[in-house]
Amino acid sequence: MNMQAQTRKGRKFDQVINGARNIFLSQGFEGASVDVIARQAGVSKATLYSYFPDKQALFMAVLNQECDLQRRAQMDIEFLQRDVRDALHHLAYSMLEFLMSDEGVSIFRVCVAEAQRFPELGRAFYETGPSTAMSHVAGYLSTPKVDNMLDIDDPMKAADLFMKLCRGDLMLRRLLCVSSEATHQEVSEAADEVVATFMTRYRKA
Amino acid sequence: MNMQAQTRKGRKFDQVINGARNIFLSQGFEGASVDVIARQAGVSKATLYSYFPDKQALFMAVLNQECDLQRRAQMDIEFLQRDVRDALHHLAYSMLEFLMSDEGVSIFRVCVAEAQRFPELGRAFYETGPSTAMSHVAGYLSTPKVDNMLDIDDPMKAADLFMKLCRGDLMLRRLLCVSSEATHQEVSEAADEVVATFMTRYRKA
DNA sequence: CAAAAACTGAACTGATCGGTTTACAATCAG
DNA sequence: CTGATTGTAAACCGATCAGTTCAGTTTTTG
Repeated sequence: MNMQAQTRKGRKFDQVINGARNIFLSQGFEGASVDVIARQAGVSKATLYSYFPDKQALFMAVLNQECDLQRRAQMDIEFLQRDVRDALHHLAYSMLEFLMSDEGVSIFRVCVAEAQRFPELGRAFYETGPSTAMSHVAGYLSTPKVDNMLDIDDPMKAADLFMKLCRGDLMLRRLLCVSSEATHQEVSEAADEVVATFMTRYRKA
Repeated sequence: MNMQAQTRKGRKFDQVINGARNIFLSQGFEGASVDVIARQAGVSKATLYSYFPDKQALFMAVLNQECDLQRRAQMDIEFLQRDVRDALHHLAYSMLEFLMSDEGVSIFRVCVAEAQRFPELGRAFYETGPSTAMSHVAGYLSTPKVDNMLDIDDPMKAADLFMKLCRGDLMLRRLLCVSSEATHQEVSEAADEVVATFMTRYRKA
């Protein structure tokens, strides 16, 4: 019957979502006005309201999409065939790169800020983001290849440690706007530190 | 000349600050209306505006006070005379207790949310909170008593690790409203984990 | 007690908010 | 071409916003 599945209703749908994304992620929910969103989207307010019943629905749509996007941005398995140290470094690096990016910081900021007002949002973000990432890491840490190299009794706990090591002072300063985007070198050095600490903790006795 | 130093200008000053604190910390800046703040403070709007020129000034006053309060809530030195393991546990426990408390979570949430709109705020929070805490920890880690027990080359880096270990999955879930306040036992167990991991990482060779 | 200072409640301003309506133009499908 | 769909711009709605004003009450002060 319907072969499209692309254009939900009209041609301007993506414009609306993208405009809303820009404004919501930089201004938060209360700080973003629908008029500004419509202008940013290059769309009339009436069109916007033909897609979404109200501001809340638009907000949730934007952030659901963003959460899904985050889920898709998980690690590529190919890299995990490498040497364990290399694989862990790659893992830490890509994780740090996302956490420190403008987009990563913005999503996190908004989700934390609005978690009280939108309880489903906090949960959705946690599950599509940190939680699944942790599961993936735990999965890798259960691999025989890793088991030959390290002495990991509880993979989930180990994965939690790995994630903790990634969320350091660097990220805190970024969240609080104390420093701006980090250089490749800083990120790489931070990833080095993560791997060093992690492998020291779980080295074979 | 003036012997009070208590009443800055009028008797209702503290009421205003406390009311504003409640509303701002739970609703954020944009989400809080001045009328609601005045009602919560049990004060007329005119009185409120006799203390502060505008909403922004009130917001900054509240959060500056909160940052100072945070600074004062640092560790008591007495405990650090104990056994190293005990001292570290106490450190981790009190840090976790604050990070996981309703107040700690609220302050952090608001500061992260509004760091873009109020750049000074993010910096002030970072410096009175995480930064000074990290310095204190680093100071303790430079102690001869610790040096006898552990092999710490870079105290700041070690302190950063210690803090990272405290900000784990538990805190993330709290920030995102995935779980509510943690029990004493959970916090204590988390502190155990922090100390174990830290001491493993920096044990004498 | 009396004058000054602090506070109140409520009305008010002008702007902006989220959301709707209307009258009309562009686009698209058959 | 035709008629339906999709979009537009702007006016409009009632509510709420931050902030002011004012006439009158309470509290402090001396």
